[in-house]
Amino acid sequence: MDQAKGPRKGRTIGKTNDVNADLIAVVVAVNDAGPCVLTIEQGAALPSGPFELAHRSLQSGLRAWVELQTGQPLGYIEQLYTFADRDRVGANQRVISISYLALTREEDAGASGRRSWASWYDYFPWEDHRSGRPPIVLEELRPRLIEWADGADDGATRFDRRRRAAVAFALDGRAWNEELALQRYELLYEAALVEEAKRGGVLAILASVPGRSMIADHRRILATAIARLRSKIKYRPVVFELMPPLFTLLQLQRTVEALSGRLINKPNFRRLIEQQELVEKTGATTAETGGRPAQLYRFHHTILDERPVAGTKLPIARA
Amino acid sequence: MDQAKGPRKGRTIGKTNDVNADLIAVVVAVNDAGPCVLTIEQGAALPSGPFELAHRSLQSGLRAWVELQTGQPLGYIEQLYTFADRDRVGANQRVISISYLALTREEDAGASGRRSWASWYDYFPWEDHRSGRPPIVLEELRPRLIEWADGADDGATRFDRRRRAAVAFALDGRAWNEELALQRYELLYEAALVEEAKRGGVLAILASVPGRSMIADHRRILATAIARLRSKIKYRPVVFELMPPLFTLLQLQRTVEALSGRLINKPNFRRLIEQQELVEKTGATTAETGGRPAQLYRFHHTILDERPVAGTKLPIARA
DNA sequence: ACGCCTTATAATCAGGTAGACTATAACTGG
DNA sequence: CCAGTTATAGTCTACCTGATTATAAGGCGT
Repeated sequence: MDQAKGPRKGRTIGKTNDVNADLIAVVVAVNDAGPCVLTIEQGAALPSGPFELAHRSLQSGLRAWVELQTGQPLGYIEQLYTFADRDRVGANQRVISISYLALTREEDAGASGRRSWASWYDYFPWEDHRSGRPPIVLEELRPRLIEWADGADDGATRFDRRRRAAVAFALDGRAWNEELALQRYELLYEAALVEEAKRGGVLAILASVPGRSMIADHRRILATAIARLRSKIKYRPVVFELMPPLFTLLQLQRTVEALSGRLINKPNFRRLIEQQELVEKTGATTAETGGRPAQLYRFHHTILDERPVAGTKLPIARA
Repeated sequence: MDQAKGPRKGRTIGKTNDVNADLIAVVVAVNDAGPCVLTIEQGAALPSGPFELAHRSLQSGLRAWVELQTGQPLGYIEQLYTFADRDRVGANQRVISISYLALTREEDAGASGRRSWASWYDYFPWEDHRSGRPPIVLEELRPRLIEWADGADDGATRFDRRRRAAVAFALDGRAWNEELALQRYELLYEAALVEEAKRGGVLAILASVPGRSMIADHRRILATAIARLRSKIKYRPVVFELMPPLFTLLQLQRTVEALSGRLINKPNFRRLIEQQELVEKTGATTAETGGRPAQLYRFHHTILDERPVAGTKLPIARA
């Protein structure tokens, strides 16, 4: 039966190398409360489901599962990563997970039962530096990471662990790098400081650190999505996928700040956005901002086609 | 049998959603002749094979297939893209392709029969702008792209096609963007100007354009790899994976130029490399360069760990 | 030996950009 | 009408980037 379809060059004669392919979605939106991810199971899982014969493509399969499980239609989609799950190997079958990042607006939502929006920072409380470095880093993470580093057998490993922890979490006077979200999660996993590490057979000697966990490796996938998005907003104008049709420059800035987890210098942000000609004034203003009424802008769509390189460089405050 | 393994949440009751997963490798090296890709079948295919139960991970499966088919051991690997092949759908089975980019040095090669190194630019002759814009762009591509654009039914589509062609191939005074390698191939495919388009059921009215083709969608995967690599060398120091242990700054520059397909200003390149502290002098020199003997450098490995952000920005000459 | 060619290496200069900061305008709410 | 809040414009400086020129050190042919 395996040999029935097309030129497989005979490489799999006599074997079945069937796998099951799972599609997993990280659906991101930003509201006043900050950056959110679409979840099911009361925030414990990302929308997902197997790739089926009925699906025209991977992306359409993903859209189908997300819409079925959450009622959320998806717009912008990009692939994140594909990995084979070592822990879910059957007798003659393995599972491959193909993860995607989707950007949407929360108001697109049609009401649906099982879904809920959860803040990124419920899962990664150490990632939000908008009000300066969160206390959890120095109070909780640093001592436990040092404990983990010093638990290594040889001096070289101890040194290396300390260095990696310092780079990832901006210790010892280093600068915070918001794009290292995935490295940070993986470091905490390696140090058995997140709940998921215990499930993986690691006997966690150290207690878990604050931050909500998810089933399987869903939190790891979310960390991948955050890192990718934080990197991408700097060279591609993807932020606008998260904005309503009309918005003020401060709303745009707040969205970028929510994603990157750090504050941006206001005049510089405005200058950059305006000189890049990514937006255009509509002439309308809104008085709902509290102070002087703000101009309402809209995304300049044509620019997307003309300058495929152009990005939205973010002037992020240094210290 | 499908239900036997672990919590599948009953989503696939009564169905088999098995797929076959293929691993495909774009193995890149650079020699004096330029950037090369490792091929089998006399340059008609990339190394590939199905993901099997015996493989510990996707990456190790890929390494196994490449080494078996070409004798080439792989060092640096990164995932490119995963896609479901619409054209290879069986009764109860589909094929998923997971493509990877690998960087290596050609001298790593152990001799092996079926393999051969082929220049990128045999497959994409329009991509090499090191000696200025290649004649093929204006002589072959432009007239056929215009013909294709004007063949559209409505004026809006005609305008859009012309704009896309101009952006991708730097027509009408636009600047060449080497990172658009994939868009260019896809545009030529859409215009039925590459041989592969005919196989896809498209009745090619227009004749094919110069440039060697490959089986299935292997040339498309190669284009993806080129675009990814051309983008990545600008923000991550991956070039060094392609360099011998000791090299001169000009050799490094020539390698970057080979990949990006365009020339770099020499003093600026040196300044950038040196101030980034990505390399260190060995003290040794080589006289094999023809003129004054050049310093031999080596890659400064420790920098990789310390500055995960740092890249190798390329000062690429504008006009 | 000499000059010429080739490449290596250092130094300089101008324009642009990014970051930080200051100043002024326009509205709301007490 | 004043205080608070936000919007918007402008400035100043350090650094980066692209471009160019100058000098050094080898090989090679005559």
